[in-house]
Amino acid sequence: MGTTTSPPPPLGDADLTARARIRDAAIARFAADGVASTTLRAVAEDAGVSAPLVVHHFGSKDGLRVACDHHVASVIRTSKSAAMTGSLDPLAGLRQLGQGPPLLRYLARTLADGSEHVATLLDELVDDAVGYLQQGVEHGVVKPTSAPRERAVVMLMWHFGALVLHEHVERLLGADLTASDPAELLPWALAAGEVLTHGVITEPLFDQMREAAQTLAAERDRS
Amino acid sequence: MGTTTSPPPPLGDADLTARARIRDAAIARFAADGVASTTLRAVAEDAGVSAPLVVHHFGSKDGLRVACDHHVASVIRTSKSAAMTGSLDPLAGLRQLGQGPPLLRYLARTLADGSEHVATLLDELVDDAVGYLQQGVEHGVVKPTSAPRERAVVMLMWHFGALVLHEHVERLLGADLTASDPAELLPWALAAGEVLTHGVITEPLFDQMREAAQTLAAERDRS
DNA sequence: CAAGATACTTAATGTGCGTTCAGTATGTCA
DNA sequence: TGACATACTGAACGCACATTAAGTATCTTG
Repeated sequence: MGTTTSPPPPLGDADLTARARIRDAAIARFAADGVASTTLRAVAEDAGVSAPLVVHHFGSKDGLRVACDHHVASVIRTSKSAAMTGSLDPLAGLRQLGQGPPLLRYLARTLADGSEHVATLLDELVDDAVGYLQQGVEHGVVKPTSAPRERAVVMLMWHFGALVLHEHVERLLGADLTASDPAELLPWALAAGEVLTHGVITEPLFDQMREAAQTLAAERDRS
Repeated sequence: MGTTTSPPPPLGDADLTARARIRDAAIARFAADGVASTTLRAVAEDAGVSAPLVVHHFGSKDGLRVACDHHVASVIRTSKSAAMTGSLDPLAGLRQLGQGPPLLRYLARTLADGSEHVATLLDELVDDAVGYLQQGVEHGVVKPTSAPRERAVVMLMWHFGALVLHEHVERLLGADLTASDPAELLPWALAAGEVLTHGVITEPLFDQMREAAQTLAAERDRS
């Protein structure tokens, strides 16, 4: 065999083909710099291919972006169903997939920039979170609530919102929310855990809030 | 008077000059589309001027961006000190400035994209939040904590993080976090308020978390 | 081995961008 | 009035970008 060029892996095979390398490189770049600031050339270079090959495989830059959305969503969908204990962290299962491209960072970035596919993925994650929290209630580790869905939304938004701002969390607290190593997010987990266990505000203030809300709603009905 | 062209406002005056119009238009565009996806031409058109005038006033696109950072930071710094009651919401005072350009949206977007000036502004806001929470503790509306700064960071990250994801909050909960009208964020405030009052997880789970943390720290020390 | 598809390259194309140029009106000040 | 600065414009420039064109290997299939 004239082995001047390295033989590519068997074609029908799962991954590591150039197409997959491009996709992974794009996910990393999109996650780090945002979609708009990422050039096709940079992605191509990271993947060790030429720029036109990217469009050959994905049609266009937007096609590449959609493919990334689909891939991230698919990986998360499959990995979340596995090994999901009754833990507090709805992302616990997702942190496992720290190897390879930074999926969580990509998800956070895309969530902030707005994407149809990732939005529906988020909707699914909300549904899942409702289920996990319900399980937690049954196991006695999560407190019951009168508005399970609203609570799930709030907690998921807090989680992902903090993930979007992970750079600031790292600067302010020295905890890396995107790390797969749980030790890296310890300072954050302890502080957040305390709030989520004991709360921050007292009953009277909350009552006051609800009263104000009712006044607001009453005013609204009169108009 | 030959009024073929509208007479410009007196020059030494405070605002509404073309420079200010450009700045406000840029803030709105940057907030909505992100900096990278915003063209100088679009900003100029919104402000009713030509594109070269933008660079005449601000030197470059990056200069414009820096000017926006400074302006937003300055407005927030001055408005936050006024009318800041012992309220729960550290952004309560900031919501007032809903008129004019969407400062909160800009802040959230820039926080996610990363900017030096806005990062230092955030650091200041953390310091402020520590103070406000301490005031709240003294007034009996906020529960005391052993780690005030960490708690303040967590709460501010949650707040701003959710603000970054306001689009999803609106879709999932029907509440607009960027609105100045408090009625618009009622569904969110009630759900978040309940969590912040009663917590979500039970003591045993939190104890379990802390134990795991200590184990982790012990392992770390041994290496 | 012919023949077609697939993976990939370099070179070229066209467009949209930030920015610069050259010029015009409208001050301001001696 | 003349001289100079400031605010502003339309036209043009140059560059970086996504995308296309054209061509070359390599694999697949009869």
